[in-house]
Amino acid sequence: MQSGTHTHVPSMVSAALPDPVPAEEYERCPVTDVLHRVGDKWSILIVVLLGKRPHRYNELHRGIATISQRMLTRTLRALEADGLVHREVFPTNPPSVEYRLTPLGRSLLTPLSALADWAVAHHPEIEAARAEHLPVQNEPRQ
Amino acid sequence: MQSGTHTHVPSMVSAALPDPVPAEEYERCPVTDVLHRVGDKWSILIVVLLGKRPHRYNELHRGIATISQRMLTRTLRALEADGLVHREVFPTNPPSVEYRLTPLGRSLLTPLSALADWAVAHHPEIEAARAEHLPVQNEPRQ
DNA sequence: CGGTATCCCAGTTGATACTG
DNA sequence: CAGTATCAACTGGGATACCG
Repeated sequence: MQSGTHTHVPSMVSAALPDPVPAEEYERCPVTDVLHRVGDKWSILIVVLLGKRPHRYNELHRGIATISQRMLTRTLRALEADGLVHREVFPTNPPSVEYRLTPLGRSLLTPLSALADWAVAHHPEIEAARAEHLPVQNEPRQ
Repeated sequence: MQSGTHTHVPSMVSAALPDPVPAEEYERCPVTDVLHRVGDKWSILIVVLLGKRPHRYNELHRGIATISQRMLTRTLRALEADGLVHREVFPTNPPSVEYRLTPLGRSLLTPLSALADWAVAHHPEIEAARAEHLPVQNEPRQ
C-alpha cells in the first residue's frame, strides 16, 4: 500500500530548511508554521468535517461531541484568520451561521490526506515501537 | 498552479473520521495522534535535519540554535519511542552518540514533504489572510 | 442560535546549574 | 561530549456562567 511512484528524498522539506538552522529561519519557517496551526487539538478534525460539506456552528458542536464552545469558536476564528475557512452569517430568525472551507482550505485537504494515509498505514508500527520503549522509560541511559 | 490530477475529496481523511465524531473515536484517531506528535515545537525540524544525514547530539544542538538541551533530548527520546529515530552510542572517548532516521522515519518524509510543499506554496496566501483579519481582531462579531 | 467573559488547571517549554 | 535535575514561566484547553 505504498506509493512506489516516488521513493526519492522529498523536495522542499530540505530546501526550506538550510542545514544550520538559525533562530530567524526557524521563526518564519512555513512548514513549522503550518504544522503548529494544523497540529493543535481540533483544527484537522474541523477541516476534515468541513471538507465533507459546510456546517453550521451547532452542527459542528454536536458533530464533535467533546469540544467546548470556547475552543470551537477559537479554532474556527483561527482557521478563518488564516483564510482556510469562510464564515457566512444568514440574517434569519433565529440567526444561522455557516462555515465552509475556502479554496485554500480545500487545497489543504490533499497534502493532509497524504499524511492521514501515512498515519493510518503506520500507526500499528508506532504503537508497537511505543510498547517496546515503555519498559525502559525511567532508566538512566548509558 | 494546482495539481488537477485529482480534485476529488481525499481518501482516508474522511474515511478515518465518521461524520458525528464520538469521544472515543477522537481519542484513538491515528491522524490526530500523529499530528500531535509531529506538530510540536521541534519534531519536524529534527526529522528534516536527520532526513539529510545522521547527526550527533551536539551537531543537532548547534544546528538548531534556539533549542535548549532539555527540549532536544526530550524530543529525540519521543521520536525514538515512536520508532522514527534510532539512537546509537559509540564507545569512543569522549563518547559520541549518533541519531538517524529509521525506515519508518524516512517513510514519514514523503507525506511530510507534501505538506511542506503546500506550506511553502501557500504561505503567502495565509500571511495575506492574516493581515486582513488583524484589524478586526478585537471587534465583537455581529 | 451562536456566541462572550472569567477563572483555573495541567501540560509544555525555557533558563540555569550540574555530571559521568 | 552528551546528557540530567530543578525550578519558573507560559500557554492551551476545559468548566461554568452569561448575552444579543
